[in-house]
Amino acid sequence: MTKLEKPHHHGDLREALVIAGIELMEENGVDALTLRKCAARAGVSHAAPAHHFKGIASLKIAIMARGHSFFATAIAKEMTRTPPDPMAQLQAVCQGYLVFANRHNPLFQLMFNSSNTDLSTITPAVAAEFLQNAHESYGLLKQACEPFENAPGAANSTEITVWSLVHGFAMLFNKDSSRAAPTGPIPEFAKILAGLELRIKPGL
Amino acid sequence: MTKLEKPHHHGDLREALVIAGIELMEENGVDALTLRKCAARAGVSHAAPAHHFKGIASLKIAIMARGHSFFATAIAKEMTRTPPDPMAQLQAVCQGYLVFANRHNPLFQLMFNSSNTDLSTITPAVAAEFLQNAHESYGLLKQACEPFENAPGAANSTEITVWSLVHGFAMLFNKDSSRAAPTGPIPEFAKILAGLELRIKPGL
DNA sequence: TGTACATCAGTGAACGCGCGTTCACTGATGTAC
DNA sequence: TGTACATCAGTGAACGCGCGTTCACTGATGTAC
Repeated sequence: MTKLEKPHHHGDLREALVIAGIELMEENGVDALTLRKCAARAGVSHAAPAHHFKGIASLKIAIMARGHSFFATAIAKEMTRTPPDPMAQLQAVCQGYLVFANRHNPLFQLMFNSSNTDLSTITPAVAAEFLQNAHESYGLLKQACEPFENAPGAANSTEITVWSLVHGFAMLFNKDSSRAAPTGPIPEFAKILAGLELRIKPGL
Repeated sequence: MTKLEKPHHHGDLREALVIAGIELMEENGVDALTLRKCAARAGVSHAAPAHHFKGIASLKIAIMARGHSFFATAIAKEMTRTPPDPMAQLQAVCQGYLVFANRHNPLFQLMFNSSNTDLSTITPAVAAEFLQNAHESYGLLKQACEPFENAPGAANSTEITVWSLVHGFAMLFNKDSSRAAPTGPIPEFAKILAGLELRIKPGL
């Protein structure tokens, strides 16, 4: 059988559907993600996905899981090419965060749109994969916040602050977004983060 | 004509459609917003809206404009019942921001979903109303940031920082959201904001 | 004050579209013997 | 090694659904005279 002949079995349709869904979104926005389009892009009839996903919601969660995997990779990549200084590492995490949100904006929107996170109708394995991958990307941010002091009387506050700050910045000032600041130029995120004047924990 | 008889003319269908759309979303999520459902809720045939809106996109923008009006009101309300101390005022703005995002979550999501902000197919008057109202709510936040110093070499940084912070916090930790922090308790936003240690501009 | 008429703002039927899902089917694969 | 058979993973047709939009229409309103 040559490559030109189309086999009855796809090989790894599940994987192909996830990738197709991501590509579809990146080309035409979040709303372009439908079962039928994913199937078409994977070169398969639109009834085929039913053998791999319980329904469109299930495919969405699988895509979100994959997204978080990419997300963690993007963040880790910035960290590894940055010296192990705490502030530099934290800047690197945020840089990875913003680069991902910018390059994969529709996927990013999907991942953080809570209305998609309806675990009830999902295969437990798919739900577990999603939660694990989301935990992985968050873990990198948490780890980078570890060396810094929290605000008085506020456990976790550095994580919460940095996550909120970088997430809000990504949502509001993403280059691709049509929502620009209604005022003046937007300072680079590095200056914004430096403005927090985070302090290293004593003894580190 | 008694109130029980249905008049041929609605009275103010445009207004009724905007309100119907907001109510629909608040009850059933952003995806529940359709022309046909809005018309039905306003007690009118589904062809009637065409006399008031160019299309569904136009209605969406009108709803977003109305949302920003409510948003500004919610923020202003918190400000007026708070003493004129700069930090207290800034906390009040954020309080209003978070209360609105929590109480009107689907509307809030719609308002800040940039993929809806496609001004090209919209009646100029509707687009202008949206921009003006969005500017109004942003103006309150900007005003409350005015007394504080910016980070060195970063004009606007206080606005950008506070807006990103409160917006990200609203997106990530909104009570109604199923996206809870994957770690520990979430400190109150007031503590997070206080942790920024913003400084009043000298001479104020 | 009354009448003719233009305009406005509804109705209801119909259109085509893309969607998710179901179903009987069939070709390909893998396994037992 | 060969054969029978169960299981897997596709196909293609069909289903009903809700959607936005269009259209001829009609009742209500407002205005000119």
